[in-house]
Formats: sequence, C-alpha cells, structure tokens
Amino acid sequence: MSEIKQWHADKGPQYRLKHDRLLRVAAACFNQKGYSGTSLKDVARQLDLTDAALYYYVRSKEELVYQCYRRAADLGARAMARGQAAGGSGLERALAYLDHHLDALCGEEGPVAIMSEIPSLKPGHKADILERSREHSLAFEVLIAEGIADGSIAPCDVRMTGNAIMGALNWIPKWFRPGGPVSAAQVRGQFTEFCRRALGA
Amino acid sequence: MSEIKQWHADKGPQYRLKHDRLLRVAAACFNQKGYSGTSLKDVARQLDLTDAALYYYVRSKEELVYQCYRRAADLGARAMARGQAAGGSGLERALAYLDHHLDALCGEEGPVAIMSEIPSLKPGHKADILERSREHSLAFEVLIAEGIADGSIAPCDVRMTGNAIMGALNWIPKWFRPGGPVSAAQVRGQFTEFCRRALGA
Amino acid sequence: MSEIKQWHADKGPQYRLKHDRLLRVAAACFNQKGYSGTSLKDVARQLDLTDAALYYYVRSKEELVYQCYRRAADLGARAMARGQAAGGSGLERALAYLDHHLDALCGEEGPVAIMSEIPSLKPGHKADILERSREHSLAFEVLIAEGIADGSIAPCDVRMTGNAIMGALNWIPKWFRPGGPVSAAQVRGQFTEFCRRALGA
Amino acid sequence: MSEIKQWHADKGPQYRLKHDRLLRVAAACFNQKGYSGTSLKDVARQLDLTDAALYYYVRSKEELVYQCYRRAADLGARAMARGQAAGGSGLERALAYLDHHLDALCGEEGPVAIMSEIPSLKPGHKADILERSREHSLAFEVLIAEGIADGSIAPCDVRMTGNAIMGALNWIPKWFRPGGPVSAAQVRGQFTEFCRRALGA
DNA sequence: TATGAATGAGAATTCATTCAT
DNA sequence: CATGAATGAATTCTCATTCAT
Repeated sequence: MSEIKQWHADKGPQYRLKHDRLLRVAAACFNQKGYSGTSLKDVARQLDLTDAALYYYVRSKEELVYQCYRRAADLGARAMARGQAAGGSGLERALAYLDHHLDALCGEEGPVAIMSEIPSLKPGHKADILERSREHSLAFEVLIAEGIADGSIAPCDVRMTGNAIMGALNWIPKWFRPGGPVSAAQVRGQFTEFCRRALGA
Repeated sequence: MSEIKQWHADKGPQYRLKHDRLLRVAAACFNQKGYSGTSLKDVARQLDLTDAALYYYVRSKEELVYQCYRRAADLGARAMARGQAAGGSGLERALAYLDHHLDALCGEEGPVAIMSEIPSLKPGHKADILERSREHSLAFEVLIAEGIADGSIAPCDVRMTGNAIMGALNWIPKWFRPGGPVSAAQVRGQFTEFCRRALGA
Repeated sequence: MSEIKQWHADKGPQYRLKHDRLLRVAAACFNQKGYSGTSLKDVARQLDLTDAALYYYVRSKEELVYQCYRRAADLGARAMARGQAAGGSGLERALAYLDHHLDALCGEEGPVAIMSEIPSLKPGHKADILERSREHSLAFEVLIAEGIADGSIAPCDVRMTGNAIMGALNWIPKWFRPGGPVSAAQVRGQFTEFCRRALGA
Repeated sequence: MSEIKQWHADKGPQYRLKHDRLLRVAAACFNQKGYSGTSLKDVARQLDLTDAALYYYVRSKEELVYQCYRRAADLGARAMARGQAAGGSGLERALAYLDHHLDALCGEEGPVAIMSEIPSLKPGHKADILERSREHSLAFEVLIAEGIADGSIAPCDVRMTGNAIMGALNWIPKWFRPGGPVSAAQVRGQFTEFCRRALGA
C-alpha cells in the first residue's frame, strides 16, 4: 500500500492517466481470458506500447492483477457505501447497492475486474483482496439481514442468497458486451428487477 | 464425435474408468484455474501419472477441455430432459431441472466443467459446444416462458432472467467445495428455494 | 511474402545482419542433419544465442526452413538468370549456369539449403517452394533442349538428364566441406568439366 | 555382427520373413523422411503392428537404421561384385555395376536405404558403415581408373567423377516413385546411358 | 519514457523405450 | 508374439522479465 504509493510517487504528469487506462484495459483482458490466458503483450498492444514499456507502470504482472482487484474492490466498496447510505428499507438499500455496482460493471468507467483468479495473487496481496472481498460479501449479507428484519425481504438463508446474487452479478461480464444488442441501462434495470423479485417479501 | 469414439475404440477395459477419472479431475482444475491456468502436469499429478501419460487418454489439452465440456453438456441436457419430463407447472418443471442440474454440479459424479473458457476451443469444437450451450439456455428460457404463460412464473424478461440464474448456478463451483461446511444437499435445497422466490408469480 | 516483410519491417539495423547469419547457419544444419534432425538449440548454440532468442528472428522452425529455401531459390534463380544471359551455345549457357550455382553452393555466401525436406513445409509454403523448384528444373531442361537443338548437346532424355545433374549437384553439400582438402574452386572446375562431358555432343 | 546373429538366432520360423519386410519398410521411410523424421510408430503402422512389437525384431531404432545400411551395403557390394565380374572394358564394367545397383534401388527387392543419415549411427556402427561405404566408392573409382587406363573412359578426376555419379544415383529415390509415370526400366536405361556419355572416351 | 534484444522458466507435445501380461 | 500402459528425455514454443540505450 504505502510501498505502492511510493512507487507511483516520482513519475511524470501524464502518468496517472496512462496508468488508469492500463488498469481498465487489463481488467477487460483478465475478465475475458483469465490471468494466465492474458499475456502482457496483448495488453500492451491495446495500449500501443511494447510489453517492456508496461514495466514503467507496473512492477509485475501479478501486481497488475492486484491493482485491478484493488480498483474493483474500491468501486465495489463505493457502490456498497452508496447503497448503505441510500434511504429506505433493507430491500431498497440492497437494490440501490446493486444498481450502483452494475453501473460500474457495465458502465462508462470501463470494465471492472471480477474477482475470479484470486489464487494467482501472491500471499500478501491475496490476503488483502480476500479480506476486502469478504467484507463486501458480508456487507451485502448484512443488508439482506436488515431487510429480513424490517420485513422488506423474505426470510431466507442469507449467505446462500448472497452467493447466488453475487454469482449472477459476476457472470454478467461473460455475456454482456458494451455496444452489443442489450444496452447497459437495460441490463441494470432488468437485473435489479430480477433481484427485487428474488428478495422481496 | 465418431472420430473421438474411434480413438477410444480399441483401448482396454480399465481404460474407460481411468479416462472418466481424468475428465473429473480435469474439470475440477479447469473450474478453479481456467484453461491456461491449468497445466497438464497439475492434472497428471492428481492422477499419479506423468504428464506424458495423459496423452494415452487424450490427444491434446484442447481435446481434454472439449471432452469435459461434452460431458458437462450431456449432464446438463440430461438434467434438462428430466426437468421437462417432470410434471406440473412451468415453475415446477424449471425447479425440477435446476434441482437435477445442481445434483450433477455438486454431487457424487464429481465436478462438472462449467462452460467458461469456450474461446480456448478450436473452431469445430467451439461451434459444437456453443450450439449445445445455446440449446440449453434456450430450453431454460422456454421453461420460463411456459411458466409465465401458465401463470406459475411472474412476467419478466425471459433472457435476462435466464442469464441471471445460469450465472448464479455457474458461479457455485467457485465457492462450493464438496466436504466443506455446507453440504451439497443444503446448497441444492436453498438454491432452488432462491429460484422459486425469484421466479414465482 | 508481404506478411514476412511485414514481420521484418520494424526491426532495428543490426537485425538484418543477424537474421542473415541465422539463415546461413540454419541452412548448414538442415543440409547436414535434415529438418527434424536439426534442433533449434543446435542452431542457436552456433550463434551464441538461446533457442528462445531465435524466435525474435523467426516465427517458427517451419518458417526458418521456408526462409532458407526462399534464399536458396533466390540464389538458384540468380544463377539461372546469369546462365541464360551468358552468350554462346546451349551447352555453354548450361555450363555457365552450373558454374554460378556451384559458386553459391560452395562459395563465400555461406551454405545454401538444398531443397530436400520439402514435405516438412506447411501447405502454402510448400506450394510456393515447389513451384519455384519446378521452374528451376524446367529452366535447366530448357537449356538442355536448346543445346540439343543447336547441336552443342548430345540428344538425350531431357528430364532424366536434368534430374541426374541436379542430383549430383545437390549431393555436393553432403561431401564437400569448405576448408576441407578439396577447394571450392576445384569442385567448381571439375564438376563443370564432368557436366561438359556428360552433355557435350 | 556375431552379437547380432546371436540376437536373431533363437527366434521363430517366420521371423526372418517379417524381419526382412521390416527392413524394407523402414528403408522406405528413412529415405523419404530421414532418420529423425521417421517415427517407429509410422513404421509399425505400415506393418500392422504396434511400435512396441518392433522391439521383438530390433533392439533399438539406431540398430534398425544400422541394419538397413548393412542391407544396403550388401546389395551395393553385390552389385559391385557383379559389375567387376562382368567382362569388357572398364567402362562396360562400371556401367554393369550401375545397372545392377539401379536394379536394387528402383527394383523389386524393395527400397534400399541410401546412406544419408550416417551421423545418426553410434560410433561402432558408424565406423563399420563408413568403411563399407568408402570401400564401395573406392571400388567404383578403381573401375573408373581402369577404364581410363584401358582407354574406354575419358581422363578425368576420378574422385570427383565418382562423387558426382554416386550423388546422381543417391538422389534418385528423391524423385523416383515405383508405380509413377516413369518405369524403373526406363530410369535404368536412361541413367546408364547418361553415365556412358559422362564417362565414355 | 519507451524500445530492441535477449534470457530463463515452464508449457505442450512427441517419441524411443520398457515391462508385465 | 504382441499389446496396453506408462515413463523420461528432448523439442518446439510462449511469456514474464531485464537492461542498455
């Protein structure tokens, strides 16, 4: 974390822009082809760079995934925070979160890495990401539990239901392509609708 | 198909047993680590074989995935057939199918390859699997549509709903480990329960 | 061809030199040990490189042979052109060609791949090389035929005679080593002498 | 030699027949695809055997080539002996030898291994074959020298001329296919004709 | 900042070879 | 006599990574 900020510190001005673009492109590749299916050359070519040049922005491939996951975790956490902050019943807050998360997943900010491939991370990073991932799931389960408590969500096995919905969510990048026949807005609308039915009391 | 049966034709009696075990072990690996993340050495070690020995059973890694997918498609199709044959409303038939599919996915027959990684297949095989996959999804959507028609399933976007549920289903192997804290039976029960709520009118 | 030039296009200045050296070393190996008898490691070692490094210069082993053959075909065609352009009777032109070809085969430009091993080429490349090879043989046969017509060459079966001489020619690299007891000049002189007797009226 | 006879000694009755067939098939493969280009599986399949079964007839692949070469050397020596025994001038005897050798090379007895691939042999075998090969060449050169002495052959560099003709001869299997457009008889006739012109005074 | 050139570790695959049956 | 099953070495090729420029 602080070591990483160190590393990023002394770079030029356009650095952060290019670094962001790198993360988005990489996330797209990792989603489509997985960690080991993605070669740095692939990523580099999409950025009009040589593979060697990537090492100016990242220290290793592993760190690249790690950073993608950090970004994904950040975006997920942000969506979660917004959901929690939204008013209303547990159900409404859960749906608000989902809507925000879908916005990130299918939206303008570019593709977000879904957290498959965690085994590829090295121990320290793995622990970090796993923890944030657990936090995220847990927070979602809490939302569900609160919904059950306030009567807006039908009683159910909280963990199982959480897993099911997260699964449905994470599977989206496998069939959704921006610019395809179905728009991001449609996916967002219909998916939350689906979840409302699945959860609603 | 006939070319593959050819290949299997003139082999000994214990052959088929070992070949089946190979397919199960491979499916588990592919599920966990993806196509290119799985090395044949990994698979071989789990079977107490050398990597070279695998080539007695399969012609190539690509064919190994293909066979895993064929097996998955077969099991999926069987589950689908049973679901369709089950009596009752559209909802009941859809749930019956899901129950059977979950049985395969988490059950005794060993892990079933989820059809991620389709891009790794070579053209002919890809076409074959994609077609069967589409058939499968379509059949599921038909079940949903019939449920809507007979009033057992609430009106919804059929494709989207199908995708969501298939996603939730395919994600299961990412978090479910046989012998873990949650039993296969529990997953089955709770997951169908989830779907009943998500679909029910 | 254009695809290959593409590949070579954006490389540095010392690139072409090293690439040329590679082709010569490879040709020598292929001549001595055949396609599958030659391992890329062998070739690389003679260039003080790792086998992996070769892939910076060639896309595959197959392409390496192909390029060797293209070079051989180019040199052969040049020799043929010079022979045809030489004045005099058919016999004189045929001998002029042989002399030039021998110059390439045993000479300074380094070893030239003899077109054994054509079956190892992949279809497109095979067709290309086969065509050029046929052209070459044909041109030689034409020279012979013209010699017969103008009375400088004794009547004979043109194809058979062509084959025999090309065989004798292609066999040379099997016994001739530059720097060995017999000089390139001697081989050239005596070989053309042999052909003069074999062909002359 | 005697060790090899030992090895062959205690085998069944049809042994020698099958062993001979093996040698012919192997020779054909080695001629076409070279030593390392020929896999024992290829050879075995042409004999309707498994590769493992070959080891009943030969102790190793290397020995298989060696035996092919011994057979080739035997046939060559026989042809040479007949040529020498033939009456007439040096030229006539040389041509008689060539005719007999061509008979073996293109004829009924099945393909004869040409002695490329000698480097693949292990030291002992290599020495043996090289010696016989040298003997053979030498004998041919003697024939030529005798022809020059008796005036039937035009003065020339004996070694060079020998090499040229042996090259032309050894190249034949590269373009001649039994059952092709040109008959073995034609090749024989025309080739000796060619040599008569090349050598004749 | 970025590239050209190279490396070394590992991947898939082939193949000669063995041995119990 | 022959095969089924397996092995270990070698081979082609890919890829993350380095470093001088």
